[in-house]
Order: sequence, then C-alpha cells, then structure tokens
Amino acid sequence: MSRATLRDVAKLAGVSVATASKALNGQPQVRAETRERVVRAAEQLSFSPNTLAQGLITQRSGTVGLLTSDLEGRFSIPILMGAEDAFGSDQTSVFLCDARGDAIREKHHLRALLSRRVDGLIVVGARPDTRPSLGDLPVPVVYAYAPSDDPADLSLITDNVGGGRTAVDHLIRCGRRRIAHITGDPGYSAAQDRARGAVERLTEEGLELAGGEVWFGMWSEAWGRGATRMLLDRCPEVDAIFAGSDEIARGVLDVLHEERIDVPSRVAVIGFDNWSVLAVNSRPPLTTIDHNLEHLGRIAAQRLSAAMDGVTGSGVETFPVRLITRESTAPLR
Amino acid sequence: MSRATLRDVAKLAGVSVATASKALNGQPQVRAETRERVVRAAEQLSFSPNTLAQGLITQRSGTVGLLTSDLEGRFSIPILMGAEDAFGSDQTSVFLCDARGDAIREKHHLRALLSRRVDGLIVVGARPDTRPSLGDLPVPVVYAYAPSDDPADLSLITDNVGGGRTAVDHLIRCGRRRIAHITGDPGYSAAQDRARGAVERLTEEGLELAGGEVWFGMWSEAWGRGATRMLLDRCPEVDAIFAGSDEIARGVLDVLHEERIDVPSRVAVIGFDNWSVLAVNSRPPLTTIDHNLEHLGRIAAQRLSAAMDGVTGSGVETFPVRLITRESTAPLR
DNA sequence: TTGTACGCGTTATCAT
DNA sequence: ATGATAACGCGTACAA
Repeated sequence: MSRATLRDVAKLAGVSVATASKALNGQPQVRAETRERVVRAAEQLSFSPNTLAQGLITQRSGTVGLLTSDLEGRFSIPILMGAEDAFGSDQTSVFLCDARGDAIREKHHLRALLSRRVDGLIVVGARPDTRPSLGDLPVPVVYAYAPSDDPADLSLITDNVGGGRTAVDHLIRCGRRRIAHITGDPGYSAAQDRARGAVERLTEEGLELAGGEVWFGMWSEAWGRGATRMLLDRCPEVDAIFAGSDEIARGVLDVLHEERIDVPSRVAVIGFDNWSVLAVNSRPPLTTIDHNLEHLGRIAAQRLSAAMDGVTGSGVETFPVRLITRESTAPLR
Repeated sequence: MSRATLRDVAKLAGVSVATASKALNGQPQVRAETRERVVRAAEQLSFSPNTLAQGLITQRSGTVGLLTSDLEGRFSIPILMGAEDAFGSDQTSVFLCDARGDAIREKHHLRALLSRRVDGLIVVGARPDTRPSLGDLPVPVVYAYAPSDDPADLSLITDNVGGGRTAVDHLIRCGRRRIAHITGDPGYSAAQDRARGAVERLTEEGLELAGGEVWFGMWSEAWGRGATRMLLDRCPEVDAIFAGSDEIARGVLDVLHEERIDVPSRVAVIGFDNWSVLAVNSRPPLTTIDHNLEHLGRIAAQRLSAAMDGVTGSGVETFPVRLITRESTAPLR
C-alpha cells in the first residue's frame, strides 16, 4: 500500500484534479459515468484524502484534544468514549494527552495541540475539584469532571451532592434509619459534597447520621475497614453504611463479613463511583452510584461542536448521577 | 488569542515570510538582530506554527495512532504513557481510538487514522492472544500486548511463561514446596503460558503442583474464592498459591482470611498484573507480577521511529515481566 | 459538464 | 543576509 494522491486518481481516471475532487465529494455537477470512473480509480489506488491538506483549506482539522491529568484513565476513558461516540469516529479524532498532574507538561501538551490546530479541547481533571483555567484560547474549551475556576469557562461536572442524596434516599427507601457515612479525604470537594447531600436528605427525614458525624479519612480500603470497626464499636445498631467510594465500601464489606454481620439483611452498604472491578466482584456485589461519565463525554462533545459553530456557553453545568442497584442493599423486609 | 500566521509575524517584523521561517527555525543564515526581531514578533502575536502545513511539506504529520480494543484502558494507558514518553510530547501526538472489540469500528478508525496521515500505528489488544493482522499498510505498525497472526508483522509482547516461572521461583525461594496454581479461563493463552512457566520451574525443582493440577476457571474473585475452598479441601497442606491474576488473588486472600489461615506465614500468595487498586489495598498487600507495560510502550515508540526511518522489524519480541514484592509472600522463616 | 487557477501556511531552493 | 517563488494535496470560484 502506498499513498495515492488526488492527482494520481485524476490521471488514472483521465480527468482533472478538480473533477476528481468534485466526483469524490458528491458534488452534483458531474456526470454519473465520470463519477463512477473516478470512484473506481480511487478504490483501485486505495486513495485516502489527505486530511491535513483538507484542513489547511477548510480551517478545520477534524481533531480535538483531550487533556487529562488522570493517570489511570479511570475517568478520562469513559469520557473519551462518550466524546468519540458523539463526534462520530470518522468525523473527528481525539488526541489524548496526559499531563500527569504536572503544570509544565500541561503547557507543553497545550502548545502541541494548538499547533496541531485542534478544533476544540476537553479538559478532564483527576479529581472533581476546581482547577485553574487555561485562560483565553483560540479554540473552544470544555472542562469536564473538574470545573474551571473561571466562571467564563464552560464546565461540566457530575452531581456529587445529588449523589449523596440519592444514596441516602435509596437506603431510606430500604427502610434503614440508622445510616452512617464513611468517606475519604475531607480536602476533596467530592467528599464534602457527597456528605452534604447525604445529610440534607437525612435531615428532610428527621434523621441524623449514625455515629453522630461523617467519618472522613482516606480513599482506601484500609480506611474503610478501620472506620467500620470504630463505627461498630460506637454505634452497633447501625443498619446502613454509605461509603464515599467503592474502595472504601470494599473495606466496609470486609469488616462486616469478618464480624459475621450479614449484608444486606442486617446492614446495607452502598458505594460510590461504580468502579466495576471493585463493585461487581465484591461480596455481595455492591450497590453504588455511577457518574455517567460517558454521557458527560457526549455532552462535552456536543457543547464543543456548538462552540465551534459559534454557540458558546459558560458557567458550571451539573449532571445527574445514577443509582446502580446490586445486592449489597435490599429492603429491610 | 487569535491565530497568527507566519505572514503576520513577517509583516510585523518587517521581513519576508522566508526570512521569518528561517529565523524561527534556527537556520544559521540570518542576522542575529533580525532573528530577534522576528522572535519578538512571534511572541507578541503568540504565533504557533501550523503543524498541518508543515506536515504537508515534510510528509510527516508528527502523529501516531494508538488503536486499542481494551475498553477500560487498563493495558492501553500504560502503553500510551510509555509511548508518549519515548516520542517526546512536543514531537509526536497520539490519537487514541477504541475499537471496542468491533472489527467494523476498527476499520473505520483505521481509515480515519490513515487519512490523518499518522506516521505510524500501535495496535493494542484487549488480551494477550494472537489477533488478526491489519495487513499491508502505508505506515509502519507495531502490535503491542497482543501479537499479530502474521509473522511478517512486528509484535511486542510480555513474557507470560517467564512470569509464571518468576512467580513460582519467588515462592520456592521463600521456602515453599507445596505450591498450587489457580488461574482464569483456559481459553486465554495468557492462562496457558503462565501455567506452563509455573510447571516448568516446579519440575526443575523436582516438585509437582499442589492439588495435582492447574485450577483453570474464570478471571474473577468469585472463582478465586471457590477454587481456594476446593483446594483447601483437597490439599490442606498447601503452603503457597500462585494466582493467575490479581482479581483471582483477591478471592484467594479472602477465603484464607476467612479460614483464619495466615498470609504469608502459613500460605504465601502471589498475583499477576499488578493492578494497583487491587494489589495495594488487599490484606496483606499483594506480591504480584508487573507487565512493564510502560516499557513496552517506550519500545513500541522506538521501533516505530526506527521503522519510519526505514529500519523495519518483524516477528514476535518478548519482554520480561517484573516481580513486585509486597507482604503476601515472605520466607518460611 | 469539465478544466484552469488560486489559495490554505509552511519550508526549501534559488536568486539577489 | 534576505527575498521571491515553487512546491506540498486539496477545494472551489470561475472560465470554458
């Protein structure tokens, strides 16, 4: 396989490049017989138009950049897939760049992407806290998962407060009244927001947190285990635990199992993130909250498309999360 | 920020585009004073050269495609990072495309990438089994993780046989003699290869598998649990378990814990994959085998660069995996 | 219906 | 040391 150019195709078909171009691009002003000849020639040479050259003319590269700092790709990948989906893979291709949390590397990547003339940029943070704006750029930008600190930018985030509400609401509907909340690093807005949502919903019901307060700690199984032990000690009558992440939930389940406390009949457990390797394999499989990141990616792509057509937006848009019911929660019979 | 062109820079600096180009590209044949004027003009306009136009001339786009079918990005992402690393992020950008295991989608992506004039292609499979070759393409291709079925292609894979050997060797060095192997779907070459390596090493030592055979099953925690129960039943004197994946290892650890069998003092456990969310958080943290995928990605990038310079290779190259020691294994005292 | 000619932004060759 | 000019591959207004 070599690289045929439009000239080669035109020559083989016995027409001019202009005609060849029109024929292949479905312009009406070309005779059917001619078009077919051109198309055949193109196939024969397995011609593939040079998108770079097209981009030079149309001023559109048909590419977007996905700039992330999310090492493991745990959040970026679903967002990428959603975006790919919405753009249509033949229309737009995605440059994935990982800045690895390094501001300098981010600048580098940004320069490279701009010089590649990406039509737009999706910026994905590693954690759902506010991140510094990239500032004024020659292309539209959408911040996803982690919002920009500049309200003039457009940010798309998932609803952590709503997620906390949903989780607790589900537990209440399961008939639970003594609900505890074990979560991660209080320095994360996600931890604060989820906790706030949980408490709000509890308060509406006239309930208070079992254990008296939110158990902040770390985003790890070990903390989930430790906190659960303390919780059981202080408040053995707890009948539901809302874990701030699936990792924490795994630790919670571990200790409950160890203590021969049945899940969900005696204590219901709900996680957060729907990280399937953790949630599906746990004992029992974990009810959890899904961020709907693919959807977020699709919306990001749509907003980007709109912005490229001049319809720009700004501010922070919040998108609902989704309850995934598995076996770690059930009605109290 | 707008989009300044070289013409704008030249005009502002009061020189021709040709001179401006030379000045910015560090060509020697330009007066220092002139160069500085041009550079300042470029900065002032925040000029960024249009890589598309450069590519038109140089016949190099400075991009490569990473074509994967690995949904979760668990393997692709480390490989991507290694490749990014080796290429240098300012030299080469990477298009990440996920075919999601769909041959048609793969064709689509391939067309798109070729028309974007990628300089090369890295193809990453979802599992380390042989996959169909993409055939003859106008750009060099390196298959990583999953080898191509065409020996004329260049494939880079990790050494699963060696990994099995390494795992068992480590257990032997820990003084274990009754070593069992619980692994996943026997339809995966990875499962077969790891098992083969394990048995080889055992045989060298005059040992046989505890339990009499390899326990094939599924790549899940649940299978790890079930198999461990059966194993303990049939062969209670086992003193080490080599799990074919970290997921399986988690199941193994779970049951051992449940049975009050101490790890590692009575039974040592080793996993495979070094999937950190599983391996680091387990109780105790899991000794496991790392695929060195970032290294594989770097090599892939190097091979691709070489091939772009005309130095092509072919056949399957196997790269060593690495033992990661944590607390689930220890000498038998 | 088809072909000619120009331009997209850049680099390289050749004059000057 | 600098500048005019011709490519690179393609789309499109315009002429034929």
